[in-house]
Amino acid sequence: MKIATWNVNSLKVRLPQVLEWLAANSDVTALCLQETKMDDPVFPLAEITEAGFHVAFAGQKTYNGVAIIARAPIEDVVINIPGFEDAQKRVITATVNGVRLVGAYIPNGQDLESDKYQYKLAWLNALISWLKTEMAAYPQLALLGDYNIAPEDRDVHDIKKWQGGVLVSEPERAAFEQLQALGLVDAFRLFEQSEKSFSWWDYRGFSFKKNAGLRIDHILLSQELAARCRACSIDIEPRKNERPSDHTPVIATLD
DNA sequence: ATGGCACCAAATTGGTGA
Repeated sequence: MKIATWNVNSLKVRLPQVLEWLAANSDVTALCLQETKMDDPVFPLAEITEAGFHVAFAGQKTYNGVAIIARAPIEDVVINIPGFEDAQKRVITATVNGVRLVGAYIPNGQDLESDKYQYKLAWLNALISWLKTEMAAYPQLALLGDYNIAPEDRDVHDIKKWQGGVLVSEPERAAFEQLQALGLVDAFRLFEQSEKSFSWWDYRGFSFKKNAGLRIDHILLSQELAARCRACSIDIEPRKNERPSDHTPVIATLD
């Protein structure tokens, strides 16, 4: 099976591209979406189910919002991080084909002096402690989503430009390392990849054309899933669309 | 140093993202 993640930056705008992508990638069993930016009552449930998919979602208007679209039944859905009070809809967890999928939209943080940065670090702490118990209950677990963290300098097109800022700061990278310390493995780095592989490019300044991007969308796999993982790739094709999302899908292939 | 682009809600601009 293949599992995937994609920050679509408004599902209202991107739904046709999502359905088109799923049709073109018919071997993707489950796709986690971030930044749907839609309240639940206006979520395009009918369009997605009529296209033959199962779907679970937790939305809000304007900001955030997450969903899972799957070709197999979606079971045991959990919204947000249990035990962590959060007005923002950033996590949806469910089991598909026996795999526990945690779809996450980790906060951006804005800048190091912002309250949003403190929220990001507290949020990551809550995620890490909850995942400890979730992984014990579900050994086959994947954490997929927009992490808003570039884990290493090679994940940044121009580290000098980003140095000292949000997405690359030491506390954020330390949180990423704590996720790895739980036993989670960066699926992308299990395999040889071309240099300057990124998952996000700024809309401004022809960033995509110049490949001035960041790798901030990730699939982390538990040990049991890492053992089943045969490939992991970033699909830059949708970034070439008219009105693209600024993020592109990341896909992991499991036995 | 700043804005640049896109999206959204509300409004003819500002907040947020990364």
